[in-house]
Amino acid sequence: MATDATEKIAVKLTLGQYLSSIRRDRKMTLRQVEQITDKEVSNAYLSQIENDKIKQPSPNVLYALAEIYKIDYEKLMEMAGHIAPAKGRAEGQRHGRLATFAEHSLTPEEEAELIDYLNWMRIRKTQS
Amino acid sequence: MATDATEKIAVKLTLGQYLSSIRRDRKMTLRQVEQITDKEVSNAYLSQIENDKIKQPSPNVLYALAEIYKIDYEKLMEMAGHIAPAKGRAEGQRHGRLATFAEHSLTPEEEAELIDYLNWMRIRKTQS
DNA sequence: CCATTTTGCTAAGTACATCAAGCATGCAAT
DNA sequence: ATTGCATGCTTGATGTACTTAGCAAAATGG
Repeated sequence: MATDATEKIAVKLTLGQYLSSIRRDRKMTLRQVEQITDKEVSNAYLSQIENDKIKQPSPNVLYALAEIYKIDYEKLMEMAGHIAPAKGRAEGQRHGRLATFAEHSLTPEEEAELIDYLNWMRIRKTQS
Repeated sequence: MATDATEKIAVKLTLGQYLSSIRRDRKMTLRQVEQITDKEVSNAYLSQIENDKIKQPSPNVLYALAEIYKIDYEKLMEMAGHIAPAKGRAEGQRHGRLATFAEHSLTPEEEAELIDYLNWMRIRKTQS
């Protein structure tokens, strides 16, 4: 088990709840955060975020918060709904054949033609 | 040397210029992108992005574009000013366009179909 | 040549993140 | 009590991401 870092709470918190609990844990005030981030996150704004009045705080803001709280930026991005799958793509691994193909034995013309064909394939799909 | 993928152009492009050049390189139209992304990026909006009318497209949009163009999401995030420091990136290797294509997101069906097409292309050639 | 479609683009509107200012409560110290 | 300040919060204004509808020029084709 153990979903992720900072678990212990099983039910999923909203971004605001999470940020709020963390700030209290760090024993900081809204205005302290404002100061430390050099106004990048105003106290008023942070309040709204913590009360879930804001749905998607910008990456910049999230980054600032992640830095001063020392928590994972990517996780915040995910919680905020900014997908940001980051590099996690390393797992799937499914395709190899064409990749190695393309890497080694394709003439430029062949590559161009294949790319065109790929585009056409995808358009065709969304049109049916 | 060689700053990154798709180099050859040394002067730094704006996000819009970069996205525009890449789209033309992939030989897609604004509306094709709109279709492929299933309206997640409308043609009108993409036009504004490419002409730098929009300063900071959202991560979601950037992600969608990175996926269909097969370019680095983190790089777009950086260009858009969404810091996204991406820290210890163990990345590096760069090869042909199709290779990066294939590496990233091809469904198994797409891959199979592409390989078929490749074979057909080559057969056709040796028969002329 | 004219008609249709395609392409890139723009104009106007909506939604929402963000800021500046201020309000209300609590808590100290005088 | 009352002054002072720190805290969390709300409100009103503003900028800007994003949408929908549409246009003019180019391409396509009959």
